[in-house]
This record gives sequence, C-alpha cells and structure tokens, in this order.
Amino acid sequence: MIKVLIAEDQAMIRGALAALLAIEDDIEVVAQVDRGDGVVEAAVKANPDVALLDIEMPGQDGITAAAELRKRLPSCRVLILTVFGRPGYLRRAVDAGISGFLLKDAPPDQLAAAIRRTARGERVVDSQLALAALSEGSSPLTPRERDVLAMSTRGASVEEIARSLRLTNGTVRNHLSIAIQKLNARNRTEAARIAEEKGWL
Amino acid sequence: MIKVLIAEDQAMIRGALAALLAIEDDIEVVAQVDRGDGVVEAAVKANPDVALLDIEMPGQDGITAAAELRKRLPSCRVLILTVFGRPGYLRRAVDAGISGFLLKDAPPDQLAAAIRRTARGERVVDSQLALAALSEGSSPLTPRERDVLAMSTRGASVEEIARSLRLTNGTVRNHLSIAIQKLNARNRTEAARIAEEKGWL
DNA sequence: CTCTGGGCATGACCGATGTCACGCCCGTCG
DNA sequence: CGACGGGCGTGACATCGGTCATGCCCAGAG
Repeated sequence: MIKVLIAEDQAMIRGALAALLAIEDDIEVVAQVDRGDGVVEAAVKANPDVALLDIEMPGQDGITAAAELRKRLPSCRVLILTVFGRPGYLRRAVDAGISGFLLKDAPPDQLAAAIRRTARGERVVDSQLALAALSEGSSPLTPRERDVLAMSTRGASVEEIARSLRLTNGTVRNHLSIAIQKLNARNRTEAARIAEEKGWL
Repeated sequence: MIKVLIAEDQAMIRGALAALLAIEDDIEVVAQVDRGDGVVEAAVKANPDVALLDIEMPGQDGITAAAELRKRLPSCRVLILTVFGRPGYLRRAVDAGISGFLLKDAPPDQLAAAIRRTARGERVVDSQLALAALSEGSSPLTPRERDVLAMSTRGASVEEIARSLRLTNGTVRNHLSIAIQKLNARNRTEAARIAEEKGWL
C-alpha cells in the first residue's frame, strides 16, 4: 500500500484528487493539507511514501515545501502536480530534490501511474516540459534585477520600488532597463510578463 | 439519475471531478469536454440535466458557452465551477442564465449537493461571493475604455493600441487616463490589474 | 594580486505617459 | 428640441520611464 499526502489549496480539487486515488487499490491518501507551510508537519505525523504537492499555495510554495520535506523526511518522495508548465519551476523543483513533476493537463490515469513510479524510486517528468526547461536555460536575471522586476508586476512606480528596496531612483531604473534588454521586452510590463511566464519571477 | 456534463480544460482535474461524482449513486457523468466551444455540441448529443462548466477554457469561455447552451438546450441547467471568485464573473454568469456558481475553494461534498439542487431547479450561489458582487457593483468602464485597458495588460504601448484599434494616439491616452482615474490606480499597469481582479476585463 | 562581474549611484537625454482644456459628432432620454 | 454622455480628436504641459556613459565598492576567480 502506497501512502500518499495531498497538498492543494483548492478544497474541491483536493477532494476530487483524493477520490481519483481512492479508486486505486494500492494507494491510500493518509493526509490532506491546504497550505504549503503545513506540509512538513502533516508529513511527519502521517509518514507518507509520496507527497503530492501543488506549487501555488498560500503560506509557502510547493517547491520550498518540497525542499524542507526532503530534509526532514528523506524517506518521503515528492511529486509536484501543477497547472503551470513553467521551465523555471521545473528547474527549481529538481534542485529541491523532487522525484516527479506532473501537469494538471496530463491524463488522469497518469496520476496513479506517476505515484507508483515515484514510490518505486523512479523519476517522473513530462518529456515536453523537460525539453523546454533545457532549451530555455535558467534565468538570466541577477537577484537584484529579479527583485526590482517582481515589484513592478503589480504596477508599482520606480519611486515606490526604490523606497521599498532602499535604493536610488536611478539604480532601480538601471536594473529595470537591463532586465528589459535581457528579456527582449519593450517595457517593464512586458518584461515582467515574460519573466513570470517562464517561472523566473 | 442526474445526467451531468463536465467542461474543464485540465484533463487531470476533469478526471478527478468525474471520479468525485462517480461516488454518488444518483449522478452520472454522460459527457466530458476540454474546451468551451465544444460544450453545446456535446450537450446536444448527451442531453445532460446539468452542465458543470469551468470559466477559463480554450476556444470559448464558460460564461459564453453557458449563454449559448441556454438557448440551444433550455432543459439543461448550468452550474459554473471556477477558481476565480471575481464579482464581474458572477454578474456576467447570472446574466447568461446560469443556475449556480461554485468555487473550487468550496468543500468537495458541496459539488454533489450543488448539482442536486441545480437539477431540482434551485439556484446555488456562494453567499460571500454574491455579497461581493452586489457591493462591487458592475464595471464603471465604458466599452471603449475596457478595450483599451485590456490591450495594455500585455505591455502594449500607446501606439500599438492606437494602431490596433484604429484610433489616435491621443484618444487612447484619454481613455487610459479616464480608466486610471475611475479605478483609483496610479498608472495603466495597476489599472489593468485592478480591472482584471474584479473580472471587468 | 589583478581581473571580472554584480550592486549601487549620478547625470543627462529624449521619448512615452498621464493630465487637462477644449471641441465635434451622434444617439438617447426627458 | 435641448441636455447629456460616450466616442473621438487636438494641442499643450509636466512628469515618468528607458537608455547610455561613467564611476565606485566589493567579493570571488584566476
């Protein structure tokens, strides 16, 4: 019997996934969590073989949760299940020591299959996505450029960003300008969009 | 036996929802669709009692699909199931003649309950969301302002918008300026974000 | 130790943006 | 009919935003 933990913020989806897994005779859902920062605690209690984690969750994102989980409970393998096929996500997830990366676009029967393979110690990654991650490469942005760009996504002005990061007006504009060039964008808005799409935010 | 059609673009979620409904003795999933513009066709063939529609789908959004479905197959009631609790969505959905509006945040057991109530002809709407929709009011933007703002979401410049809509540079800036004021934003980026969050896009 | 690259900053330049004051045309509503 | 509001336009103005040249400081690589 494979013991599974499910972490997913949308209750309906969480329940539906549990129902999907309940069909399988060799899989048992032993814990359900609705936020990223509750994953480790629940896992320590329930001691699952596989943790099925969403990426975008309140409290803590699934990738960070995965990294912590690997440290605290190395016996538990991690399978990421997410909507977003962003190359940057895959890369970070692999760095965090995950065993598998599955998209919510994939056929439903692949979920049980992926869990079984993960439990056996195999690695499960969508080949399309893996290729994309390799071809995209990792983020060209320096940490500071990333910070500045991230703040501009919500429509913050240069001054607001500068104040918030304790920088000068000019420095912020320089960082933004460089980020815009690196991403082949026409302005900060487009640059932010591109970075977000690739998972570099 | 209540016959249900499921329209949801993410295969895994679609399958999981089907599994969730398969547990219920009085509910039968008679059709599954993965895009908005396939809903009517599938519904005419399968003649379901309730159509469970996601909003964000390729081809056509669920609200538009709902409106068409009401015309072509009035016997089929529509239940919207979506992640986004945007007041504007609810308002438009109600205008499209839907019978229920459910969030993916809701507890899983509410899905079957909502389907039964919808089939019986009752209206099912999250009360929190209904309140929000009432208090938000409808979009303050004129159609033209909406168009212009929508184009700026992806980082288009004034000239690009103007060319695309066959308007003058100045007119576009006027529309944007007014939209920014109406939404209490500091710039177009923030205005676009606000409008999107409220479902006014 | 020197070279290199990231982070930070200044100052200048020009084009893009946001605001304002007008005016014109048209459909609708009282 | 006359007032009103939406869509469209112009011109002007002040600020913001994107780019460039240049320099300083510091840590890590060679």
